[in-house]
Amino acid sequence: MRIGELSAATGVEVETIRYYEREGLLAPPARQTNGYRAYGKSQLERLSFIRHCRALEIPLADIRRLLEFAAQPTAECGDIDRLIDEQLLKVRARLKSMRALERQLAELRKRCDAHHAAGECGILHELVAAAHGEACACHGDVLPVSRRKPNS
Amino acid sequence: MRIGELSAATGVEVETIRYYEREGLLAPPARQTNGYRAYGKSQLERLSFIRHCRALEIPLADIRRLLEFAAQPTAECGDIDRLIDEQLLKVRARLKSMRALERQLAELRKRCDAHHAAGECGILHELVAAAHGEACACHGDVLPVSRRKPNS
DNA sequence: CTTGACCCTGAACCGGCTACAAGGTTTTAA
DNA sequence: TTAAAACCTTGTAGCCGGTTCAGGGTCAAG
Repeated sequence: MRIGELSAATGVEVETIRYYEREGLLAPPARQTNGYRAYGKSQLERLSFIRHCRALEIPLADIRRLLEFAAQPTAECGDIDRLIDEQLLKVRARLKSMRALERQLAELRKRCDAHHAAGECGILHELVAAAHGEACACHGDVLPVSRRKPNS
Repeated sequence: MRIGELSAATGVEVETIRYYEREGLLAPPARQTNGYRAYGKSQLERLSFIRHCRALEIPLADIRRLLEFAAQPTAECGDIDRLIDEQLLKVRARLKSMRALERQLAELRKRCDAHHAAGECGILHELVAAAHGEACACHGDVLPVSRRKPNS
């Protein structure tokens, strides 16, 4: 199996496969006499595993750890458990902020519908106004204390 | 106003402010005799505007366009409208895939709870199994046609 | 007079690829 | 038969939106 076929079989781009090899996620494969990379079934499975993890947005560093675990099945399960848990927490936090984001943008979009006839754009108006206010719904109040007086 | 004060007032890190200047989002400010950057109110507003847009995850390139629009209020509103629309679509698409992701991870997490007593980890089991199957729920069937036969 | 907070420039680094340059090999179509 | 197209190789640089680091200068307080 050449790299292009492996790519077609897994849905991972050729350049990405070579990148994974450079990063040590895939072992350097055997070579054909012409220098082409030659892959077997086990490499395909390993790459599918990686692809699957990436679809879950697990970082490469964590995938490396999962692969190490998979290699030695005697080890404990707790670490894997925790890794997935953390990933889930990360995704949930991100989901929450994305939902707030969507509300904000939808709100902004409405402004333009409402204001459309006017020469001034409602959206721009709103963004500038938000920049003026001390605090706003989308990023809270921002008033940290500077530890030193101005020297003007 | 020095850079640190501007940073405190806007919640944007000092390094990021300098980065925005390099990228041309902020004009090079006046300097004090000692070479320190000296900012005024208008720069603060501009930076607040940028910060607000970034909170909406609008890319810097688009913010640049918004700033150009804001500078000449005679221009048409349609482009801004479209820009925000596209941003909203992007966010909604991302939101959708994040929700699928969350389901996947939660499912995976359950496997470990169920399997915990066994020496083999349910999560790893599942990930490996998914790598074996032709298709899976999380990234669909991946069977593009290679345009060339294997030469093995 | 030294400590520590603040400021400066320029460059390298982060993740996770992606693209390009400049070549070699193999298949396919005219 | 030969030329184009598709595939492979290596190495390097670029993408985004910053962050960090090295190696200094400035300024006020204790």
